[in-house]
Amino acid sequence: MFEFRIIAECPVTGARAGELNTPHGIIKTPVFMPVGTLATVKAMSPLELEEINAQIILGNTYHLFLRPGTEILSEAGGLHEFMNWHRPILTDSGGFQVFSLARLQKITDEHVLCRSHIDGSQLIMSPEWSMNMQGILGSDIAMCFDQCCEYPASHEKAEEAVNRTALWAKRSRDYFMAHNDPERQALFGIIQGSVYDDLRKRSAEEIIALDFPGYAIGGLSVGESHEAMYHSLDLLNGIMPKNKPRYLMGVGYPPNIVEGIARGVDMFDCVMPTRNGRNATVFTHTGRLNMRGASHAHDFSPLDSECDCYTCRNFTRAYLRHLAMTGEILGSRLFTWHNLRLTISIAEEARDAIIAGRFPEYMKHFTETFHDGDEE
RNA sequence: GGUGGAAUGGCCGAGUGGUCAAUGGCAACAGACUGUAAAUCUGUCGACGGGAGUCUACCAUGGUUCAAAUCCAUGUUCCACCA
Repeated sequence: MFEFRIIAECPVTGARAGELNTPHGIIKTPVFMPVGTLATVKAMSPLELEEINAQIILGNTYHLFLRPGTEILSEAGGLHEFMNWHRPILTDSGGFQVFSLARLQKITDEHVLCRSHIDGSQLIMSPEWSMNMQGILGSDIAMCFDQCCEYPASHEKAEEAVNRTALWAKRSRDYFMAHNDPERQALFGIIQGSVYDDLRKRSAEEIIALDFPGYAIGGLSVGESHEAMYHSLDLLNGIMPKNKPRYLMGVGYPPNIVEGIARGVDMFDCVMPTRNGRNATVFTHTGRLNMRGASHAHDFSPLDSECDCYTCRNFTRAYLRHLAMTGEILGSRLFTWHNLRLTISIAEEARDAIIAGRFPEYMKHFTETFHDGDEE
């Protein structure tokens, strides 16, 4: 279980196409993974997710711990059964909430003392807590409990996060090996280090030394420039083991995905397609569009003529803008549907190009046609 | 026909002598969103000007006052109740 096979590699960039085995099926990489924090990819049913070829989705340990909680999830027989999604699931450890809910907590090496963002009640997050919860969730891929550091952060702060992440990675692994089932669940390590080369390198070495079946790059896409992100990816591309899957956490802006793939990344996840979709911003092959814009009022063309999604096959921009302006639920659904399909299809296109030996051409074409900022 | 009440910026609606180009909300326009405290948040929103500022504005006309969206008179329209 969990063997990762590289099928093709781009000789120019180092981009890879692979297959990752999991108990719920094979994942073809590069892959984009929709985020389903609370046991639902917001606005999408499992049927629809299958329709857009979502191979694997995310769930979140912290949020699911609060609601519905361990009791109901274990009664349900795990997250797959609970939400009726039978393809692979990756669960985030709650480490990101150490970053995003930082105001509500006190962090020590021992644990994170946290106040629930829902009712203010106290809870303790730790590597052991996270592994236990992820065991109950029964995800195919579990993540180490890490500390994601804010940006910008001083070298000192970033180093603290690197040290703690290494300490917690070891504790995550030890607890996981003793209590979880490595045949049914893989535990991935997470590399931190902010934008500091020495810290990235050290973090990578420390995490890789613990020998995980896959490695994630955390602490990026938190506000740093694209150049800084790409620089860190270049550095890590030379350090991370080639025979293990690599997961760039939190990245979903289309150009970032393509650039990430070119730097040897296999897996991506991001709330951007779903959140921006609900907020009426869509991505196309040529850029980004705010669908509330008056310029679409009389436009009876599809969102993206190259897209094969349900939204693009059936609805005009004029109608979609109308849904956005009236705040109709269908608008949120159709925009999410499109954004997810588009993001997933970019990973698919890149994979096809790698296998066909024309990834550099694909990337060149993508970069030339996708305009940063708004479309055209 | 009588009595009482009301008329404010695209809409709703505060304001009842100067600090009012006028609170709020909606609509509109624009922007943000990267391991989800987000179907959320931010900005603009009378005209002209880069700005200081100038002009036109709170139903209409006239008046009181240094000063009126605010007070008075008349008119117009609308609402409620009574006949």
